[in-house]
This record gives sequence, structure tokens and C-alpha cells, in this order.
Amino acid sequence: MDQTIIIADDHPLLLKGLKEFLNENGMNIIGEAPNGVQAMHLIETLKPDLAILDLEMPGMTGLEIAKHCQSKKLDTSIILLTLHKEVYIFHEAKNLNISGYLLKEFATEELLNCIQKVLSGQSYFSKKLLMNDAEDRNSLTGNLTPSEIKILRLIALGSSTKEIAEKLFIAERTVDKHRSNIINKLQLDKKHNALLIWAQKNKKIIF
Amino acid sequence: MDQTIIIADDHPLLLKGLKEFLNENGMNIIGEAPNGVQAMHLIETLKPDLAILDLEMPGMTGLEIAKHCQSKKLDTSIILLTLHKEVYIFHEAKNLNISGYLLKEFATEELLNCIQKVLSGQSYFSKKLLMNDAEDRNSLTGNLTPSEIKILRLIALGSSTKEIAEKLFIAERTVDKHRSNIINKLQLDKKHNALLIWAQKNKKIIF
DNA sequence: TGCGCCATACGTATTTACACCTATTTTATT
DNA sequence: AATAAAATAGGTGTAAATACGTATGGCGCA
Repeated sequence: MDQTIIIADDHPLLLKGLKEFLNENGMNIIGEAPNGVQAMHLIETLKPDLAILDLEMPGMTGLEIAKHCQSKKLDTSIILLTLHKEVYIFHEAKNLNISGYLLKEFATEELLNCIQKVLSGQSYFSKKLLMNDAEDRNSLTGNLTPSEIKILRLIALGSSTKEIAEKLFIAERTVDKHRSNIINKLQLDKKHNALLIWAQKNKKIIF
Repeated sequence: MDQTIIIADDHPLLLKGLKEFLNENGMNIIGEAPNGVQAMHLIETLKPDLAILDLEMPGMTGLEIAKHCQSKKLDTSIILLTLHKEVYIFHEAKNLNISGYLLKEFATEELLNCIQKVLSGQSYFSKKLLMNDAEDRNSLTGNLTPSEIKILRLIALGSSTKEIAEKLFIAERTVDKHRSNIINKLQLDKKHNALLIWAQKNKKIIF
């Protein structure tokens, strides 16, 4: 493998383990960073083929790095490593240049496979991230209609009513009405931002 | 160092990093385990001088292992590694045979120091765990005035401007002004609810 | 066929959140 | 004692979120 890789993680032991593991498997690691800001800098200066990033890092998360790369039109492929099952990332990944997403827990089992796929232009997302919490989800969002769920997700991602309307090509008032219905179905307080707060808190469930 | 060590962590990359790091520093690792149950088994069979354990592991947590060791009167010293600042462990440690407690985040910086102390019979608890998130907090909320922090906390708890004004016996406009100042200091997007979302996300830091 | 659910859309009104501005009083710090 | 910083308060304006209505077309199911 002559393709270049950088890695970033704020946990030094994990960074070390990752580096050793990749080296043992013949990968060409040209840079490593202990936080998101430095990782971004490495990507900009070294322009590696692949960046393997921790999702949660101080300064800049792996997700934010992906967004920056996209807006700066850098063609570094990105694999995210995460500790917890943040399923919502999977959905964001569609709009971003994220090619892989793995749990650290299973990293060695799947990492090589993932890297190979990504370096050959494909993408790889750990199935273990997808098949979970089906129960929680149903108990909470089972009553919601498909449109309502769509809107709820956009709210969770930080979109305003206006933005949602634009994205879904429907009227703001319609979105408004859906919000209202969602609030009723979830029996939220009739308080300002109650829906927003709920969506933020329950990100993991609604995706 | 001829004293024997076993290590356990459910994250394979971290376990690898830890092993390499300790080997490089001349430690004598006689066993490693990917979960708590196997770690306990290693301790019972190999009777190492020291066990370096992840706090959160499937099957048996580092804390449970410590309890077992105590009840079985094994004199293996125990160092716990943790990802998150679970300060409550520190208080439990007094009643258990836990000799060290470190954040993975700072592990390399302090780990050798900690191991030396523990192997020589002393104990070592990361100060970063005690004087809590003082750094994180300062880096993020250090510029904030006491009033601003008060208000930020109320926002995180879901209070509206009106409610905050009532609780603090000040005018709504004053609260408004503080919100504005907080947003500026934290350099948040000038977007609706940006402050609310930030406060929700960073609950752990501002309290 | 008709009933009900859903998505769509619009109107009106209220409450919040925030920007940008000024100004006074209190409290610290030097 | 003087200067700086913080807390307080207010004005004006915009955008957003929600409540509470009504209304229509589509679609499935009894």
C-alpha cells in the first residue's frame, strides 16, 4: 500500500495502538494528531489519501473535520472511529464525504477491511452500528408518520422550520403544522423549544 | 522492573497501545484480557503484582474486579483507566484496594509515574480527575462572569429568559443582554437557539 | 363507496431568542 | 481614589417556534 494515511485521536494510548496496528499491516502513515484542529491542519498540508479520525475530539470533532474537508473540496477519504453508537452520524454521512464508520470496540476486526474498501473507492459502515435499539425507537417514535420523522431528524440536526421547508420542498406552514403534531404525539410541554430540546436529547433514538 | 503486570481493556486498539507503551518502558506484562471476566481469571491464576484495568468493560467492570480481589484477599494492586471523569470512583477507591486512577486521555503523561508509585506501595490518583474539569471549564467558560454562568446553567436546565428573570429577580432585558454577551464570548453562531443547543450539549462542562 | 388518516397549505396571534444600541450603578482591582 | 469590569436596565427590531384554527386532495381499508 503506497497510499498515504493520517490518524487522529485524543487518547494517546489508542492513537499509539492504532498506529502500531496499521504499521504492522503495511499502511503508510504520514501523520498523526492528538486533536481535531491539528488533524485538520495535517489534512490540509499533507493531503493524505485517507484520514482515520476519532469522532469525539476536543477542538474539532471528526464530523466537523469532514464538513471542512467538503467545503474546502479536499479529496481525502475519511473513516470515523467512535466509542458509542451514534447512529445519527450514519445519516449525516450521506451528505458528507465520510467513507467509513466503525466502533472502536470492534476496530481491529473490521478496520483493515474498511480501509481496503475505502482506499479502493468504496465505503464501509459497521453493521453493528445500525442494528440496535430498535425497541427504544418504536416505543417513542412509533406513532409518528414518515414525514414527521423526517422533520424530527432535521430538527435534531439543527435545521429551522424555514430550512426544513426548503430542504423538503414544502411550505413553512406545513412544517409548522407537523411540528405541532409531533409535539402533541410525543406529549411534550407546550413550551418554546421543547421540541428542539427533545430532538437534541434523543438524537440517538430518532435516527 | 521485574514486577509482573496484567492489562485489560475491551478496546483492542487501546489495549495494543497500552501494551506497546508499557513494553517500551521496560514493564513485564504477563497477561492481557479483552474483558473483565478474563481479566479476573488472569489475576487469580497469574497473581500479578499489578493489574491495569479499564473501568468500563463488558462482563465485569474494573470496579467489580477490585471488589472481587478484595473479598478474595488477592494482593494485586489495581490501577483503573477511565475515559470519562467519573469522580465518584475516587470516593469508592478509599474503601477498595484501588491504588491508582487515571484518565485515558492523559494516560501516557501520567501512567509511568502512577505505575512506579503503585509498585512501590504508594497510590496515585490523577489530579485532573479531582480538580475536575477545571481546565475544560476554564477554556470554555473562563471568560464568563459569575452572572453569565448562572444564566448559562439555567438555560441548560431548560429555563426561558422569562423564567430566568423571575428566578434571579432581575429584568428580562438584563437576562437578554447576558445571553447576548455569552453568545459573543463563546463565539456561537448568530442563529436562533444556538445558545440553547450549546448549553444542552455542554451540560457536563458548565456544571 | 365512504370513512379516516395523512400530507399539504394558509391565517392569526403569542412568546421567545437574539442583535445592536445606550446608560446607570455596583464591585473589584490597581 | 481612580479606573476598569461587571451587573443591571432599557429601546427597537427581526426571526423563529408554537398554539389554535380551517381546508383540500390522496390513499387505503372496511
